[in-house]
Amino acid sequence: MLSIGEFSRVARVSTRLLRHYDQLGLLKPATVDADTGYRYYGAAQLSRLNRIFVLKELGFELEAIPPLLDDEVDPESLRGLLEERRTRVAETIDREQARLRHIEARIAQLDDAGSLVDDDVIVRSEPARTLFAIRRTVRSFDEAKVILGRVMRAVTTTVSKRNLGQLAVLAHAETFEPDALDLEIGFFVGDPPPPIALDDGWIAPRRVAEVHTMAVCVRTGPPERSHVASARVARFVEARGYRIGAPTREVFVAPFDPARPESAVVEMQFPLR
Amino acid sequence: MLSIGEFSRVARVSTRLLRHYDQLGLLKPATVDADTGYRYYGAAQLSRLNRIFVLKELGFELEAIPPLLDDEVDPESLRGLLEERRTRVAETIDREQARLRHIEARIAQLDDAGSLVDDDVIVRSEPARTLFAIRRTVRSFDEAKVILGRVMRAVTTTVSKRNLGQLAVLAHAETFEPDALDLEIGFFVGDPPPPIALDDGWIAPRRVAEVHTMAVCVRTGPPERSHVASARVARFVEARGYRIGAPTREVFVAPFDPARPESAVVEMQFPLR
DNA sequence: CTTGACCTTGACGTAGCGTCAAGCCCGAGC
DNA sequence: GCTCGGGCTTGACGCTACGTCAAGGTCAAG
Repeated sequence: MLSIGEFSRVARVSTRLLRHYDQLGLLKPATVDADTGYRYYGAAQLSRLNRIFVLKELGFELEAIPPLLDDEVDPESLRGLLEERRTRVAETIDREQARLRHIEARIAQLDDAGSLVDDDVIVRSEPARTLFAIRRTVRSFDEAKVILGRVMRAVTTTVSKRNLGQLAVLAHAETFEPDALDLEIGFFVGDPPPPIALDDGWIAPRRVAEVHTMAVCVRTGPPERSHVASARVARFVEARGYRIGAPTREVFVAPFDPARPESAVVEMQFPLR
Repeated sequence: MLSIGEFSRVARVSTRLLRHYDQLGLLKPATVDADTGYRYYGAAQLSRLNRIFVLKELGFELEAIPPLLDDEVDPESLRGLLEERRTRVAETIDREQARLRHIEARIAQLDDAGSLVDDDVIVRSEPARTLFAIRRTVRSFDEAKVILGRVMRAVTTTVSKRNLGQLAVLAHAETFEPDALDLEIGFFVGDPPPPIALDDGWIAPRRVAEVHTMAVCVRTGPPERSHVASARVARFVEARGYRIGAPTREVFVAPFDPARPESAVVEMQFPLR
């Protein structure tokens, strides 16, 4: 019999670990002195401890190990568990490799520019949603603002407040043509409302599909200043080997006040490929 | 101003996260109602939240982020931090890839043999230690046992108990020759004791170097049964593309009782290349 | 017998929030 | 103006696998 200290030395582990495994029922001492509570381990228990380490190395949680050790799992289930583990570990590797690429892109950027310039661009997924909007091709930002004002008035007086989401503008053109902007102007909504007629078209609901990888950043100020944010995203995207797709979105974070366009806060969203 | 719920919706995060970041000082609400404690966020704060996510994605801990956000870190320090992060992430990837190899080896083994046979073989490093032993070439296990008995008597009567480590036998031959075993028989010790003369040589201390990758498993029974454990390790090693080096070690886990060799518990150690 | 090393249980800390729980607050609709 | 359902507050525990004290009983070499 070995005391916990002796056993911990031959096993190259801490006594704390052995007490922890005792408590979890992973590795009970061969005998415990009833008077003093001293734990005594048999030399042969080292083998079980090694098996525990093998399973831990494979990525199993401690709680999952006792049934595996005590042969209460048939080979097929075990195979399933191992494949589950394989999948999880492969995912972890993918995530960490992406992280590594991000870090290296930032280091390169630091060497290039001396600071982290596009440091508020994140990538996330956007769920499918319902958009209640009108699609028009306009020749200027000012023209767009006029339509935007009309849409706001029409929608806010018609759609109940708790069904109403954010104001959004989708730009459908693959390339940027300042005098022919193919825009969709409206609001995200919960339930699809009935269409509303405007002078020159309909505000109608439609489903916009989920976007899996969407680069997102925040812009402050009127739409004329979009290109500043766009440039940040472009730099970000280029450094990581993506390409920007369409439609891009401008989603208004705070309710838009047409009287003070310079205080607008807009989330610019760029689908990536 | 947006309530915490509104802000959490546009930012696609939980309110719990926002309260957590408030508490940590990462992102304080623009205003807090003094009466009710309600938090209100400015739309422009979304940008700071995004920057937090960028830094988190790079692997920084939340606690490390405020100085980075508030531009209190010069570019060189930042570069150092990023390189530190790169190193850590690369290590993580290496570890996870090794884990993946282990898992796949186990799956293959399960398909081959139907169970995890060499499931108590682990790989670890062994530190440098002092060995107090005699080296002899013997023609049989029995001859080795005789020497082992003599060494045990000589050492246990000479070396103080707290300086005395485990009984160990090192086998130096690269290939296994049953009738010419080049063995080193003795004990690991703390401080090097003075040599002891035996009939046919000296028990002398020497430093054994660190072994970085050592395959280890536990055998129960007399040395004649070594080959069972050796076979387990050989299978393990082969499946992972290593090769066994020399010298291999047999380290006695419990004090060895020569009268009952079948109850011996021995840790078999195989250096890997 | 002493004394220092060893053992015990118990509790807190970790990283980043998720998830209740108990109780006050707000605003949309009547 | 009132109501009621949803929103907000603080506080606390949970998670993973132990590391690290702390206070106090035990063992064994000299």
